[in-house]
Amino acid sequence: MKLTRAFYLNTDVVEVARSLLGKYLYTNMNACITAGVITETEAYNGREDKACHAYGGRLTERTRVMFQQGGTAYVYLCYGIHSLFNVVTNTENNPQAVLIRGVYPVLGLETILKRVKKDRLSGSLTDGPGKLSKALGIHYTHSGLNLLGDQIWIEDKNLIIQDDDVLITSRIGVDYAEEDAALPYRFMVKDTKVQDIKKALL
DNA sequence: CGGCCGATCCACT
DNA sequence: GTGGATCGGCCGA
Repeated sequence: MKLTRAFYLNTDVVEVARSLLGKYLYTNMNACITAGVITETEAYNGREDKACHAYGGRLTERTRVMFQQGGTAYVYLCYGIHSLFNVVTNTENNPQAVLIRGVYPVLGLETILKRVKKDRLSGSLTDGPGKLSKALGIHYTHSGLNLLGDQIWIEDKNLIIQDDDVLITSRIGVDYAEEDAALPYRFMVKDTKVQDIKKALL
């Protein structure tokens, strides 16, 4: 079932980042449906977090969507090339978001392969934030989309990820964030568990 | 308005 | 394991 507004309105973005592991991220672009199991996330804790684009309440044309209520897509361009997909959380005016850093592809493989210009499935098609956006057809022009709509959404398919199968580390590429760079806000499904998921899908 | 740089990825060596 | 690609956002002037 599709995640509800209540899920996204959670005021603890770190908790949301953890619970998004194992959820299914779907996109429907021009009647091509693709999906992947979320395997890696990072929490960005709003005004208080020096690594967050909305640190100190910074409100610009780009960060504006992070101030909307939870359940909105925040997608922005990184390094001039990559669209990075985030899930906005918390209530309006509390600019928190979860960056989706990795998924395991489960639906629409033909479409995914075409998008990434590969001819066969390898384990590394969707294991980075820029790559998964490309594979699922997410573009920075999709920023502001409602995740309760029918273009990008997330479903709970009762796939449980135990704490034993989760690796928690500091976030990637946020060295500039001083003391906040060390916060344990990155959540990864261990590779052994990803292999289990893969087997279960065969 | 100009310049710097980033929540990255890939082709090379 | 390393450097180049590539461009919008942001900040300072």
